[in-house]
Amino acid sequence: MTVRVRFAPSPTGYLHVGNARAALYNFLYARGRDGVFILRGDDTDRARSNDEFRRDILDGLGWLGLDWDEGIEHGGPHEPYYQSRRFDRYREVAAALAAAGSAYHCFATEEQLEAFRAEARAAGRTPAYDGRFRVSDDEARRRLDAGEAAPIRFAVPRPAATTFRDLVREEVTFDHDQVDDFVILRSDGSPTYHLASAVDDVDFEISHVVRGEDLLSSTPKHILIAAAMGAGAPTYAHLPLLMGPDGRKLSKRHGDTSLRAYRLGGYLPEAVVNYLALLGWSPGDDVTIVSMDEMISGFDLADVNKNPAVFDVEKLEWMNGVYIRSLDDDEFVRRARPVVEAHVGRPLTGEEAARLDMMAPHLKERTRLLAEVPGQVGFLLGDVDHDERSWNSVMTKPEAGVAVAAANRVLEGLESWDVDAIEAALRSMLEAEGLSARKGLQPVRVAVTGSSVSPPLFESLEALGREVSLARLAVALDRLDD
RNA sequence: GCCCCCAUCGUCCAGCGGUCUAGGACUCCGCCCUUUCAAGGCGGCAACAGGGAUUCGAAUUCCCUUGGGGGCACCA
Repeated sequence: MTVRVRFAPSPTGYLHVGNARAALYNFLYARGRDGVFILRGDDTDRARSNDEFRRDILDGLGWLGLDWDEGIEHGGPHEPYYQSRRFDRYREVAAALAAAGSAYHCFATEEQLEAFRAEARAAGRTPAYDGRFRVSDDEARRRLDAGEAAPIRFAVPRPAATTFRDLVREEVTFDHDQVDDFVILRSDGSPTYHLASAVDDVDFEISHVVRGEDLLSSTPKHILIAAAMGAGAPTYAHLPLLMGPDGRKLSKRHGDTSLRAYRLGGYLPEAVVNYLALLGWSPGDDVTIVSMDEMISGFDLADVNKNPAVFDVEKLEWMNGVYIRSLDDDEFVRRARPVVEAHVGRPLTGEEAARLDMMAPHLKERTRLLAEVPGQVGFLLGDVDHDERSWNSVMTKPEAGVAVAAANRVLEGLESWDVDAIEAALRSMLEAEGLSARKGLQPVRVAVTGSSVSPPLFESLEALGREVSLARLAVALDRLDD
């Protein structure tokens, strides 16, 4: 049997990192087994779904590199892949189930249902509606013909139970007195999630349903529907949920939960994929950095952890730094330059771009997020602003003036402006003035970069060029005189 | 309240009856390197939730307790 998995997000919000991980696991499972990865739009909730969210999901998956074989925007044998366009099919199934006796029109009032649930709860039972207010088929027919609107509920067999084998949770059983006669078609003729999802899984020939644990207790409903349709249910795998640092379900109050926040925040998709993959799964050894290919060949749903994982941004950031450092210089620039340009609000000049190129190896070494780059390269663009804290802590020292003046003198006389020459000149300056590297070079750093914290000084001077460098030393000297 | 699931360092994982005085990674703390900041190297702090049972032997199996998570809609 060929593996056919689906990622079926509801476009009722930005793509959540937890859903992104579910998408990744689906993808890995399919790719490692010669399977088909399908993207479906579970947008039965038309009021809350919108195109901005649909776009965000597509953008997010594309960014992560999780390309799908079939579904939204790619087409396939089961088009359309948006549930909002398959309502007729769901109505057809609902009608067929009703005709076959697997479902029925429900005329219970809201009050009756509420009273029943309150009573059940008070009696220590799960408040699952058991169909006790179901009317005879004749009466139902009559009331329907009279124009009364009624939802269709699934007639859950009872007493009975549903047992299924979950790839990550092993065998799970739900007694049917925990499962209510759930609505499959609302009185307005729209399908509920359970109906649409189960029908699509059958129609699209889904072999494995890989989704969040929040759907675990709804699984009997889906299995029941599939069976009533005369089909076999897919194999299920319920993934543990993602938690915030406080152990509560990951939500906005923990910071960014949308993938887009990371996409826009200077993270590399490779790092995010790697990090997400390891939240609930590991290749087995003590490895942390894993390539997509390694994940694909090593991933198995049976190896997924059962317990919820805390999303730790600190580790993601560290990992992002690892991936940034592993980029080659050109690639680093290719990704960082747009971030810098967006920050300054204009394209870089040729000269500035050249400086960025030259500094790339030193920049990527100290970058965890691309968003940090603009701050690191500010001194390479336009004029320097002296950071006041840096100035006060470094330039007020007695040796500062001496060092800057001496550096200015020695650099002025340099024949060729390259790192080696610059370093040699400054080192001899230090010796001549009897200054330690720390004491003698920090003032120069502040003068040239505006800050006591910057990329390596010699390289920075080289990238900046002779004229700009000397001009900055002169400016600092002036300010020192005041 | 009822049902389901889960339980190893603060966090993410390894461990799947003996090789565990429990390993790796993040974080944190030292030291080294060093022109700042990083990166890197070395070292350190830190866990099998508790109690029974099975077994010659349990982090690994079973039961109970406790704790955490999820679900219980004409939401998805």
